[in-house]
Amino acid sequence: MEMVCEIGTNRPLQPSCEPGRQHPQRWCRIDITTSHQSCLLKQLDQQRRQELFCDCNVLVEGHLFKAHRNVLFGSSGYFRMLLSQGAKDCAEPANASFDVFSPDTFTVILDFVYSGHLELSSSNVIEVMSAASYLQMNDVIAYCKDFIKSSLEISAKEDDDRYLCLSDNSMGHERGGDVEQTGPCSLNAQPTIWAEDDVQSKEFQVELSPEVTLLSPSPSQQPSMVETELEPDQDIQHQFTTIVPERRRRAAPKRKASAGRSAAASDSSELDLQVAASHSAQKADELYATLPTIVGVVGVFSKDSNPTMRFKCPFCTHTVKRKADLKRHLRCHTGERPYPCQACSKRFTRLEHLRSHFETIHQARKLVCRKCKRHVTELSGRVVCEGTRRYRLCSVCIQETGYSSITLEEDEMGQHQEEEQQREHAEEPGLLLGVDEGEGEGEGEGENQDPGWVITDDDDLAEDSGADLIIQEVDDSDEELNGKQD
DNA sequence: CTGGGGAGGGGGCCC
DNA sequence: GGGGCCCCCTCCCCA
Repeated sequence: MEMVCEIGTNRPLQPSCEPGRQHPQRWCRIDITTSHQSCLLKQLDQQRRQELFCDCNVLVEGHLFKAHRNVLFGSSGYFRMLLSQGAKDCAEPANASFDVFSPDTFTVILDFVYSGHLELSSSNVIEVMSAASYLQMNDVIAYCKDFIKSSLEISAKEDDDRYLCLSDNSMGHERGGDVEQTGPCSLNAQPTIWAEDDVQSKEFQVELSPEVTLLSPSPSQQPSMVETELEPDQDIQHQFTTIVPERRRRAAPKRKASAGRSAAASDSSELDLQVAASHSAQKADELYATLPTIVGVVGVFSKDSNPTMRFKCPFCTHTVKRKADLKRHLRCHTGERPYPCQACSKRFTRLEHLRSHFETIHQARKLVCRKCKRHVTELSGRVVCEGTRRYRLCSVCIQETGYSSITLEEDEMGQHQEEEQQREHAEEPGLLLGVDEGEGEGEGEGENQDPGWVITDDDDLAEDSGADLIIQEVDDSDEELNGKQD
């Protein structure tokens, strides 16, 4: 915004010197955007507080807020959409009602809209961010992310003596009252630490110039990628370059993570597979842009001053003791499934789940007859193949139900060789979980040829992380031959 | 419609 | 920090 001013001053011209009149020698353009917008905003804020010219009523959980629709329109995508619908009817005050966030939260947001000051604290940042997400206020979301990022920088500097040590090992002697930070601080300042029990929350205050934040939430202001928010090392970044926003019916953490449902609810498994296969950081950026934010760190000090570090999930209220557990937990929000089963293309969030799945579904490890549920031994039962699935049946059930027509594994020999092979590979870096014999239908294998899946860790082949899993195809023709000879 | 079992998924915690 | 185990819960399928 530019304004015509008198040379050498920031004073606007007097009415006698209107811009429309021609005074070519005495005019130039001076940018006083900041001061002008600041004054304007202050005026609007005063009007709001005095309920002057307010033409928009916002009801939040029974608490009435009055505001100016122009300001709300310019600040929030939600209001932009809402007010656009009734734009022609400006005579009547616009009304909006919210029950998804608290009046206190909306107060913070409204104060920000009218002042450019966003008052964040450990106790409200998640709510504010959630509300901002609802109201489509990208700038607020971005600053909430910055706030959380700053808190994370604390943990990133755990090992640095210059900073607080928040780990369980070191907090006892490192933490002290002298490091507490009082009063507002900028996001660039030394990150503060907050405790939830006996230590009063320290508040951040993000000061923003109104011309930047109020009316022009440009995309460039948003963090391009929040990979550093989660963890300073590239490991986490790597993890989030592989975000799979999968929301299968089972993936949604229905019990505890209601806040995370909206994070990636709109994604399909088709997209999941494509993204999982891609190493493109750009795609990860795009995916990540749709996620609310990443992670929070909460230092909790018990009453007996015994420090207990808790890591708080930004998507829900869940807290965990270890960052690794939080990393694991976040997968239920991001939908990341770095462990694919190549036998059936199903993906899992954890290696152990993949292993369990593989052993149960594709290896028939359980020595239980699937039909009669009785315990079967290698002698009293056989493994039955049904597609990529395998399960055991006792000899009686096989005869009774005609399963003899279904492929039976030459199990005794195969099992023996399998155990042999596992022993051989027990000392190898790769994790060999099992080799199947017999027939199968996996991954384009021939009808009479079993893929022989082997679950391994393989950094070269892993898509998403160093711990990623693949199931390699192995040549078990010899084993098959042996089995058939039996 | 209901109950049981299987499979999958998540949390806590130990190594 | 990662791997792994155990436990619990939820969902789905099936009788």
